[in-house]
Amino acid sequence: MLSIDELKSINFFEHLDEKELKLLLSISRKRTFSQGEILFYEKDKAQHLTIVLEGVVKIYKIDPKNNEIVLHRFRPKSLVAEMAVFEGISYPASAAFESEGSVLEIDFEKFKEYFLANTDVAFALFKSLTQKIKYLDNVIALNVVLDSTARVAKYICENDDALKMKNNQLAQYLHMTPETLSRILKKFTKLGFVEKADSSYKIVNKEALTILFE
Amino acid sequence: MLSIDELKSINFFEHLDEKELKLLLSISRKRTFSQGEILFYEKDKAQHLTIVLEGVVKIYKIDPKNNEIVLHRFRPKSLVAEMAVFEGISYPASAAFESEGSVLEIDFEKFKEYFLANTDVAFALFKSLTQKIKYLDNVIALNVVLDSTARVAKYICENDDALKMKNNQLAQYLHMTPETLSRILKKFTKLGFVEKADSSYKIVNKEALTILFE
DNA sequence: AAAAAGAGTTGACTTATATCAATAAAGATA
DNA sequence: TATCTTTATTGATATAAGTCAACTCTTTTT
Repeated sequence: MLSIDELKSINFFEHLDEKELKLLLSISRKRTFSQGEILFYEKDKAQHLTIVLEGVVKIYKIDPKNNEIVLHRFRPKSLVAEMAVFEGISYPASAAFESEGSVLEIDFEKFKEYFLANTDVAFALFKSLTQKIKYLDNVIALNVVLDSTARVAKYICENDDALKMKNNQLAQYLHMTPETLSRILKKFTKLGFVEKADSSYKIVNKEALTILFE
Repeated sequence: MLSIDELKSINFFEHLDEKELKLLLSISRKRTFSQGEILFYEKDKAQHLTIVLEGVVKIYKIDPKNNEIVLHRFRPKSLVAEMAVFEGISYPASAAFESEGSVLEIDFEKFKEYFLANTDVAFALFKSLTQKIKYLDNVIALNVVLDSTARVAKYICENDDALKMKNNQLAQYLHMTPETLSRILKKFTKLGFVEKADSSYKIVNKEALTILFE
């Protein structure tokens, strides 16, 4: 089911030798999920180091109005919620598969004992942690610091695929209603910052948009 | 100016021996700041590993309306913005001293070379990084997910000193105006969740408050 | 091509929070 | 204690974004 080659393809473990990979294999297991299935719930106790192998995992919270707020989307092969495992606390948000997929679950206590002293592994974990901080900083910059207009401007400038998404979905990514997004894009069109070409928008004045969020 | 004992008192380095501490000393320097002085600006290139030795450092962003949004307050002896240094990027926010204080600046390239392979140091850094993630998660939970009322409820339940602060300052911590905070506390008083005793509030029904944010 | 379904847009209205201005209370200073 | 200064509260109003409902445009299905 889970092969050594599969482990090796995970960048955290690329420098491990055969013996180490075998040891790792013995403390790991693979779990598959279908679309929509829950990987873990907020408040569950974090037990395993979890790495997405296939599919997309979303991390989300539910606000008091029952809106789902997606904080992060993880693609293969990233570590999910390692903070909770390291800190020995419960998950601060829930996680669900947005597509079919699978994860690798590693027994954390044993991992710590056998692998954390390995410089390469430690380095890869540093990288993963710092990137997560970078990502969270960005979430804060986007959602706490900016208003809706600036949020749209920033997101469409920094994410090429943003305007290719369904309006609906983009609105959800940006934590606003489709109506609000539609109105903002209309405003940008009037200002000549974007243009509507065959049913999807294109940026025509990136400089102007940039001014809105900087 | 900067002594070995001072280095040793920093938990990241408590396991280092004399020789290592001397080496560390040679790649470090101490800088002192007066109240209000800037440690770094958003967009500055991150060059040194920075540890607060004395005083309080606030990390903040400026929103489009020129409000200062404080994301974090660091007390001795914590690492500041290590993410930017590790990632080799510019600081995602600005930092200023809220009191008099000092920091230790460590040449990161040399630190990486000499110390990062040290298991104890690496472990302490893990700890620092995961705690930062925990903190940022909390900022998001507080500011993105919750509305003002829930935010006040959560903050006063989880921070004993919250109601001892000046209303003004608490409002700033919670990213809302003093007026809004005042109105929310008045509402809580009416509901019997808090009580005003000689010019400061006290929680009388923590369970009720908890329900508001969970 | 017509019909149906889904997605996007628009207008009217509501709500949460900010803003501004006036007052009240608390704390500091003389 | 009286006066000054700062901080907190209150009311009125403004603003940004959400909600709801109608409508229009796409896309898909038949």
